[in-house]
Amino acid sequence: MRQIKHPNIEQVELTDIMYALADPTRLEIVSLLANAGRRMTCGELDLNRPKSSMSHHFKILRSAGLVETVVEGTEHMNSLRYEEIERKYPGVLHAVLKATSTKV
Amino acid sequence: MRQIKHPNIEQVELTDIMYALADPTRLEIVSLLANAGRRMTCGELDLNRPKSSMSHHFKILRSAGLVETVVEGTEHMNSLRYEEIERKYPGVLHAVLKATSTKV
DNA sequence: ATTGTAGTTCTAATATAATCGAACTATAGA
DNA sequence: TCTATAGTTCGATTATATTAGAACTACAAT
Repeated sequence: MRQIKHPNIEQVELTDIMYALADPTRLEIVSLLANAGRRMTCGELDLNRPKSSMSHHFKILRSAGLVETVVEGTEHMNSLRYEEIERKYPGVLHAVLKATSTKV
Repeated sequence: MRQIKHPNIEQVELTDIMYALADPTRLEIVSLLANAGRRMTCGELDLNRPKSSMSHHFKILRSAGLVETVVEGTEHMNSLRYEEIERKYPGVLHAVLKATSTKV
């Protein structure tokens, strides 16, 4: 069962997080994961885009250290690395998520 | 005395802020402005880059709503729109600035 | 073995961004 | 009026991102 490599939290740069969150699609993925409060498959998070596009965005979210993906059978379970990010960059993700849910 | 147009705070999008802060040069400018706690000219903020490059980054910071520039004589005085941004997106800029000053 | 499913990787097209020299604009001062 | 200064805009180059179809991989179930 091949697992996907993720950066460890020490390697996560703030600019990478900013970059990952600068895209509306990715911000929505992060927001959905946070609101769900549970692991979700890529399929569940369908945003009406081709699989390859979604996969691209997940790759960036993973490499930014925001999302962790665990392979289980044919499914890829995704979760936010919220606690880790909050420990390293306190308040950043929290404030961004609050700002996205308070969408005008 | 021509002044530069800025977006008003209602028009400022979170993704624009994220995008502007995703570039290390721009993040440094924002951080320097915050730490200075006063208005600074582009020249003062010299980061060893050509004027045209700096101007480009300032343009993006302005259009993201992060920086306000007031023309005074030949100088352009820049300041962070910290309070406005904090009011619209509480904690975001605060947390990002804290994270940049706590650079490991 | 074959089929289905979930998601990735490959590939190529298109779009957007960064960089910076050179020319330009606006103001100040001699 | 001439010169200096501060910063912008233009234009071209190069780099990086987005998008999405098609082929592929890994696993599960029949």
